[in-house]
Amino acid sequence: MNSILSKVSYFSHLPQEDILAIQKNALKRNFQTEQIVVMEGENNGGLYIIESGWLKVSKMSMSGREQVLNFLGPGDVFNAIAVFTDHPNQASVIALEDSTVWWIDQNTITKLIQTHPALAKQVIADLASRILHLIGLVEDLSLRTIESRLARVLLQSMENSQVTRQKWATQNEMAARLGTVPDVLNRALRKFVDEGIIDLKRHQIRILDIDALKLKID
Amino acid sequence: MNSILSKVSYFSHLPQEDILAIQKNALKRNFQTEQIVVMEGENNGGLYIIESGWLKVSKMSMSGREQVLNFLGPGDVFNAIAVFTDHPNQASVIALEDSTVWWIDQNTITKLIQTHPALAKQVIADLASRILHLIGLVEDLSLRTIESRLARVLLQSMENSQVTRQKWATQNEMAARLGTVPDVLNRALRKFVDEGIIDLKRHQIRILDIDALKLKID
DNA sequence: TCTCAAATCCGACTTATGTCGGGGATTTCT
DNA sequence: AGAAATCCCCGACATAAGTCGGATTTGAGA
Repeated sequence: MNSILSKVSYFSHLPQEDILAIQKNALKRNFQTEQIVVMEGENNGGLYIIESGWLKVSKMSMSGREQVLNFLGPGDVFNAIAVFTDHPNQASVIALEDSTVWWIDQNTITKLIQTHPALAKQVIADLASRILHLIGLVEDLSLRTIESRLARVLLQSMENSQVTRQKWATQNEMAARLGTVPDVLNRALRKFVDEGIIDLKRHQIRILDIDALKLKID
Repeated sequence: MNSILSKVSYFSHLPQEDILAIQKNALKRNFQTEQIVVMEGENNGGLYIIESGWLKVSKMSMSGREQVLNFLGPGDVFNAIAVFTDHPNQASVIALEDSTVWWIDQNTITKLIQTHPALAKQVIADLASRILHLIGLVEDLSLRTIESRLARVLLQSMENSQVTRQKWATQNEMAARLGTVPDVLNRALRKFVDEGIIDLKRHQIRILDIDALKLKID
């Protein structure tokens, strides 16, 4: 069997024998929609690799507000922080739809890194890009209005003037990603519609006026 | 000369000969207060190590608002993102006081990492802890009130009920760190004073009621 | 020691964002 | 097909945070 493991960028540079070795220690698990894969505050070492499905990384406030740090899809790797530091998980990972995930023992990973510089390089690149993403999030939350954040997300996820939404990408989830509440996001979407910037359908958003949208970013 | 390089955690596990090799390629530079060391959007590869002084990593909005991502002191390393990704700098680094900084060529660094697993491990740990910090920042900005953020910072930077402020740690800088404006921070500080939680002096804050402060976190 | 610029403080006001109650529309499940 | 659960929409209101003008204090430099 030619595993998913050989396809994800994390392991793409490893020799075949190592991949097979990993595979022995790897565990395959299935998660249903809404199921919690990793719980904030707990300390489950080991690295997770997504074979199929979508998950979210998020934090909850005492008052029940949610902030999504990241959406994860096939090929993505998570729980790296717990593996490479002593700290417990700083966020929860929750399945947005039925997903299958591989789990690799912490020891296996750390040993491999010691002996395979290419893998180490890969890990470093992955962490760096995660930092990039988080800095963008901080910038959004601190320095931009909701409208501006929304405009950014729309422009980023657009493919020739269309933003097709995944089944799970409800306004609830989108709001949590932008750092606000559903009502406010809805208001912003509606405003864009009124201004003739977008056309809003249930599972699709068409961008009618890209330039106007770009201006919203500031 | 026994360089600063051998003392910073980044290089502490390298053999003496490598450290000497680095040192040959390293450049020492001085920066004055307010001087820009790294400019957001530019692309200057290479790793910086602080020998003395304090710097801030921050982003500016179009409207002139500032968000500090991090304060850096002696022994700290920065510009790692520019080194390990193709992206230009995502934030500026500015000297808060006269500082001296070492600069190491990008090639030198990347080669060393390939050949020294211990260094790679160090880099990974450093990036991971940076992620930890950024997640905390996101949590603050998205899910906490200003009072709550202030309480957190006070409790963190406290040493037996005293928070001694660096010369550069004005309310302006603190506000930029908390993701707000000076006026609002001042209001929050004043409120804590009125409530008898802290005692506010020019260069020192004494915490009078730790428990009350902890309650402010939520 | 005196002066000046920076830092802090303060009250009044504005605004973005959050909250709430509830009504309709769409999807999912039976 | 019908019922139930989401999801979406909307206006009225509440509030945290930001803005502004300006007074006061402090520390650094002449």
